[in-house]
Amino acid sequence: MKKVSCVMGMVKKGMNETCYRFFSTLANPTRLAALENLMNKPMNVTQLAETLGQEQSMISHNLRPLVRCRFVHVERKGRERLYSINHETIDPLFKVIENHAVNYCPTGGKCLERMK
Amino acid sequence: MKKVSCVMGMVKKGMNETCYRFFSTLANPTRLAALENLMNKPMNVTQLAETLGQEQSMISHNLRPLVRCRFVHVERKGRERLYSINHETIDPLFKVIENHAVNYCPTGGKCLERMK
DNA sequence: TCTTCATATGAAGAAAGTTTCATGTGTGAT
DNA sequence: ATCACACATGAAACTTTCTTCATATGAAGA
Repeated sequence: MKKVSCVMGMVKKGMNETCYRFFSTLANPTRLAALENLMNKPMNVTQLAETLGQEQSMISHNLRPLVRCRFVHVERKGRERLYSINHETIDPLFKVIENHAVNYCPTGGKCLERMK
Repeated sequence: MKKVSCVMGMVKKGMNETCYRFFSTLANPTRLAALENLMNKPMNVTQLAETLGQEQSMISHNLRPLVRCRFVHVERKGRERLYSINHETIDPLFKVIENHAVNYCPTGGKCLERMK
């Protein structure tokens, strides 16, 4: 992440780097789909890969940043690993996003295509 | 955005594309710094460029997705444009993120570097 | 109209992130 | 100890996104 100088506002120092990591972790269709599926129930890598129709190694690679940011928890069960959503963060997060979409993007994420 | 198949969970249909656009708009240090500075007060492009120590055209380019997603509002004032934060969304959004950081990333965004 | 100021835009090169493929690691079962 | 299963990891190829530079647009003033 390239540093950009700034006057500190309400956000604590160091917060921008954290935000950058968080948002870039979420800015990926595979990881969003994984999160969405984990909402239903905890799953292991193989199950997720099957559900999403993706290679196991791809799922593994993509789960890593989600775990690193603690958006999902992981628990070992014998030789598999059970991944589950961190509802404490993810639920309110998606609530904010959904609320924003309802208020500002009535056409479904299309928003303003051009500035006038 | 490449589509990834998924079983629909709590998130409405079409929500993943919206989320992807939102999060990728936020996943950029320049745009995060711009948001942070706009928290203090509305600014025009030139002021933002000066504050952030970046080229005008870069700021312009980066403001565009923020406006498109409606994270910032823009208002014409003669020949300049005044950009301001959409506090209704941004405030609760950063509150969620900050709360998560406090609970799960005590060392300041470092989180888990490796899985064990 | 001509000039200047403020900002937007297009395109090309640079950088960052993603996917794939091959392989490594660890656990449980025989 | 050996095998198979579940998963992680590394590196290269590929794709997407960013930044820069040059230029265009549009409003205000002389």
